[in-house]
Amino acid sequence: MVKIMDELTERQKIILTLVTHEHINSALPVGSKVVVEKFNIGLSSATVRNEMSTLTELGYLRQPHTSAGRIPTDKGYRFFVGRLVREGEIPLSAQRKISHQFYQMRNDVEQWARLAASILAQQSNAASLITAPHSEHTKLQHVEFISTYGSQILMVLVLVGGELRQRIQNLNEPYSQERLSSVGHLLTQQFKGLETARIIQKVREFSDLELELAYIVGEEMERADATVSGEIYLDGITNVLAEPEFNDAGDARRALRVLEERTLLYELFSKTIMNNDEGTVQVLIGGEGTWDELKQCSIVLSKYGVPGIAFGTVGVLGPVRMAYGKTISAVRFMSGMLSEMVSQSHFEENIIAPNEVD
Amino acid sequence: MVKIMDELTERQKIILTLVTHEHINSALPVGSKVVVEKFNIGLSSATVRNEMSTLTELGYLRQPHTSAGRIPTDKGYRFFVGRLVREGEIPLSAQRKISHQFYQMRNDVEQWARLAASILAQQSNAASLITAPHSEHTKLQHVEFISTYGSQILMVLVLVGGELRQRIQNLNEPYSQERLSSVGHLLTQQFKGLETARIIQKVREFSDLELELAYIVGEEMERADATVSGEIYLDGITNVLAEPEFNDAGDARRALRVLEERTLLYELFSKTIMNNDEGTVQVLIGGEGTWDELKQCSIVLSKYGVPGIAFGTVGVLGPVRMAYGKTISAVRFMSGMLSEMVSQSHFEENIIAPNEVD
DNA sequence: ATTAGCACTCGAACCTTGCGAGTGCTAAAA
DNA sequence: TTTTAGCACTCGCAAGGTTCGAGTGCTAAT
Repeated sequence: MVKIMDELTERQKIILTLVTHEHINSALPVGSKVVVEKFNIGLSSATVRNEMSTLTELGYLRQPHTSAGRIPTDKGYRFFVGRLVREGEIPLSAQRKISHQFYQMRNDVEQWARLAASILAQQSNAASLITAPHSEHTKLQHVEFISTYGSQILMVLVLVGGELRQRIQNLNEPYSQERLSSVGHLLTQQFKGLETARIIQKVREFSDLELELAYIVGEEMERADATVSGEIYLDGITNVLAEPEFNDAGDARRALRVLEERTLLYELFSKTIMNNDEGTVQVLIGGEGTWDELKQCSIVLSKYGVPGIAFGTVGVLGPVRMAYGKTISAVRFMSGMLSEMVSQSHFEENIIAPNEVD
Repeated sequence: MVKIMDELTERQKIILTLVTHEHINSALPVGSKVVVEKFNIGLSSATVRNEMSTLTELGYLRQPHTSAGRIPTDKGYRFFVGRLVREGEIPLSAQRKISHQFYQMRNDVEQWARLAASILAQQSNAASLITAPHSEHTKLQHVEFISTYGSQILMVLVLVGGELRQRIQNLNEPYSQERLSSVGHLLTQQFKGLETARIIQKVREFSDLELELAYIVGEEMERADATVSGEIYLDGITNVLAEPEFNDAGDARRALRVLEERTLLYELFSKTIMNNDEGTVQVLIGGEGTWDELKQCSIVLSKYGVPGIAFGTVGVLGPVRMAYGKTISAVRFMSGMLSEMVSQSHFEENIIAPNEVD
């Protein structure tokens, strides 16, 4: 158990870290010489060479070709990330500034998501992905029916957590807005705070228009439950194109396809994130064997939200050679920020700007 | 006036068209020889050569380098597009199929937009951009206030056209849901069908809670008016990367940045489209001198919607060397399809699948 | 155990060269 | 007058060759 840590000597760990660090900065293979020269380690290049050779045998480094330096393998990156403690935190002043921005748009979930995506893309210099908060077990908060034209109505469902779902429906005959409103009032009373299953049970208690509308409420609740997560907001897609590993158009395409293919993203979110606690930052390196499409990419992911209310995902996608320290910090910060926003928007009684409480 | 058409002889027009057509397919410079061989024109290569030389002088063609064939300039493309009548229409069977898909998700604007974007990206093999329908002069249809937690409320605005706007607001003290509902009912009665300006005028007629809520209704209406267009839906971004002209990562980046930069897109929409009638298809070649970021790109745009209800935009972005015929047809079709959906969703009394009426 | 020294490897960069597509010009043919 | 055949010329591109140097692995000395 403990011995696993000692597969590598302390010196090897240091060298591996240095090589990885240097490669992340330079995007080039790292030779023994640069390691010795850039970081004044008390060793000769020959010694470093031997150690690097060992690290290569152990699968932490590899050589793109014989006469080149070494670059980390996914395993090497994994080790590097594992040792990374805290690094590249966003300066406190910037944190405050960002926080302030969020509080200014506190009444619009969509805007949070956009802002978060934008800031994250900028901080990490990679592509960011944010999902809007979404409840797992949806409870109804309020339902409203609005007559639009003829026998057509608009149903608006407000879920606990503030999520909104709308739906246009055509009825068999037109009803007055008064009638629709009263049914809305009744169903809200009956269904308020209930989960989908309970609502569907209760649908049969009604008849006539009430039944018809109660039925589509249940139907829409089911859809809400089936929705894996909220809308996905992306930003900084062009950042990844700037990375040298995506100079080849084919590689770039493969990487960006991931961002367009929502099904893959949803799978990713549900498999890696949703079991974890909010606030934990996960790093997925090179697709981790499971996702072929992500061979050249790493993803830094975190879940945010408040238990019992709603959860969302915040993440960054970039090349495997990524500034993990900075990115992880940024994702962690953003996850916290968004959790705070979710919490605030549901529990706070008054608008208090953060600098007023501090 | 008429003479302008005769800047070119008929033969030159044909040759220009052939060269353009060939270049669009092959992505390579086109020489006099291929023109003669591929299309059995009754001329020798020397004659074609002379004509191509003239076309070059007139600015319709250009040579990437001395010993290469010719490629169309933006002016050449423009001529080509102008002469294009109807070409590459989507087969009727496919049209029906697509139409059917739309009618199946008739009750969700967001889904239309996604579907339209997806189909358009596939049809044009380029990037598609769709904005959800949005009214120009917003009228209020319904307003609802929902108590969420403590003194916090959720306001839901339904605009004529079905657009929904939500907003979380904290009041000075908590109110019962009954009280909120009755204010909602009152304000709906008072404001229904009115535009922003009239609503703001009437705000002062109220006092207490009614005043407070009426005020934020007005505020939110103003925001709705200020919103240039609905959400932008993108698809097929990776299609663009597959084009040889974007093999260079820098060029690709420049092109895709346009899609990320919403402000530019909005500008584009408002400047080129919003003055035009719905259904008209506009083609913007190589940024048309105005947009430097689009030097390598062409955009095919159309406005869709129903006067008095709502309008949106549908477009395709691809390389200047684009299959204009097919793309224009696809955009025209999609524009019509979406107009139909907007119309249907607001006027139709019953759900009728299109194949039932046909 | 570490290190200096050295031979070796191999990719990147640069040059040369030949090829061929495509042109423009001219003079002859229609 | 228009078209065309013929031909010299240009120039990008691909292929092959050479150099250069970074980086390695091994060995022998410390």
